[in-house]
Amino acid sequence: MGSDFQIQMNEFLPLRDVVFNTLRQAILTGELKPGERLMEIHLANKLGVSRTPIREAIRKLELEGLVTMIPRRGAEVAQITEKSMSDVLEVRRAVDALCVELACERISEEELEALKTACDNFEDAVNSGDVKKIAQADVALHDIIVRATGNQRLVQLVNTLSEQMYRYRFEYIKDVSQHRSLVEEHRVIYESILKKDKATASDAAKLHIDNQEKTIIKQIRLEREKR
Amino acid sequence: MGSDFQIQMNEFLPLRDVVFNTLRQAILTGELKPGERLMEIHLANKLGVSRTPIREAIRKLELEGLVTMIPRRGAEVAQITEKSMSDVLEVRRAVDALCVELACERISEEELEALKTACDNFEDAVNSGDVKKIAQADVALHDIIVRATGNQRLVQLVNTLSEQMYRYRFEYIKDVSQHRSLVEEHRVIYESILKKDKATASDAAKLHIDNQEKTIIKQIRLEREKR
DNA sequence: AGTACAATCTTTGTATACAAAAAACAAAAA
DNA sequence: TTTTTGTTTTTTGTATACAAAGATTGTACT
Repeated sequence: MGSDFQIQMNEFLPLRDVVFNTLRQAILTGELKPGERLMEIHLANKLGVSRTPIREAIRKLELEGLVTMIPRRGAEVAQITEKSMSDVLEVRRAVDALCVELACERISEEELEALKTACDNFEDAVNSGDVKKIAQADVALHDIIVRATGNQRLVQLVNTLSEQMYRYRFEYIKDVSQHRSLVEEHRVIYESILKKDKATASDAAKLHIDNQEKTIIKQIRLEREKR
Repeated sequence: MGSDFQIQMNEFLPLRDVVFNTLRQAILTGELKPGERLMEIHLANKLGVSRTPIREAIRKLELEGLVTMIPRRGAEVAQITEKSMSDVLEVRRAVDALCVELACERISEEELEALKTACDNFEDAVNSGDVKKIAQADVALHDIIVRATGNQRLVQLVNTLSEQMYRYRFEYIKDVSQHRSLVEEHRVIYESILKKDKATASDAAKLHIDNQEKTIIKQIRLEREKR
């Protein structure tokens, strides 16, 4: 056993991008833990490539905030603190509100249809109780909204911010007591986008983030206690 | 003559970071023009380093959206289109609104004092008519607000977004007819932060961006006509 | 036993080497 | 003249080499 993230060679990408994706995935899933050092030769051997693509991947992870550089010491996986997470969530609250507002203006008929389906799928997933399935349905739903804004920069920004929360995505889903309100919140968002009611949509989106924040911060405090 | 961005060796940073800063500056000031190819050996010779730090710098510029990678062809300076710019401005409108709202909640007495001074300085700069001085005073003022949010992630985001607008920062200042309203807008923002009046502050910030947007989009259309 | 110091081993930062893909160019055929 | 094809050149993608900074370990000395 032991942590065994492997490179998937099926891609036809430069190695640096393959490495970048592999390392990012490993960090997001927690396979590489915060504070863990990213040693180039070690990673190069593990992934069967030279140091060059490893380094270039690390440069990108650095800019993305997923790793921290320590001068003359190299890279390590960035620490997640309560402060850094609430900073992220604070930004996301505003950005998600913007997303639904723009969606009100610009969503197409097809996208509205897809959003309705995504809402139903989410409800089904919740009823099934399968955490993984719920998380997936949740992502799909939000993805439709973000893309409906037609703003590429916004799509990218939401992705980057989501990334930081990725490790905690199951926590707020595991809490079964919240399930009904999650379904309800999604419903409200869908309905208000349908009615082009920006104010309600925006409030619902913010509430949605607030609820996630509570769970995530609780989780971080729990993790800290353990140490 | 010819474009001569030189590396500044005074720094005590890894070469990749020096190169990164140098290239970014060159792109932002327009010394490297959109569409221009970034050839590694060429840049390496010009800056007197090897290809390695150049490549690592390019990886970061790539993630920042300042350069575009073309497979097996290398990097080129990202094109600025009307769409990409209005995408940026759309996000900035929301983000700047968030900044002033958070500033209302969290600004310290010292920062409020500094903000007042920055407002006065801006007015002085406008009266002097010196475009460079005005731009500087403008940046200083907004910097105080953003930092007053105490949100590191937000500071970084605003910087990245500002970067995209950097090339046009003079345009909306050159338009003398707007000067009085710029001073007035800053005044309103200051007053409303002082009174913790989020709604007014937020509206003023949005208006501020709207005005910039008009000028910038006009400028982009002008540039396109020329071609 | 504990501390200081030297030798060694790691690991990064930077440069260079080499192969393969793409572009540019030239020559030959239609 | 135009098109096609083969060759050369350029440029990227990846690997490796080497030096310098840091960490570690072991040993001598107090």
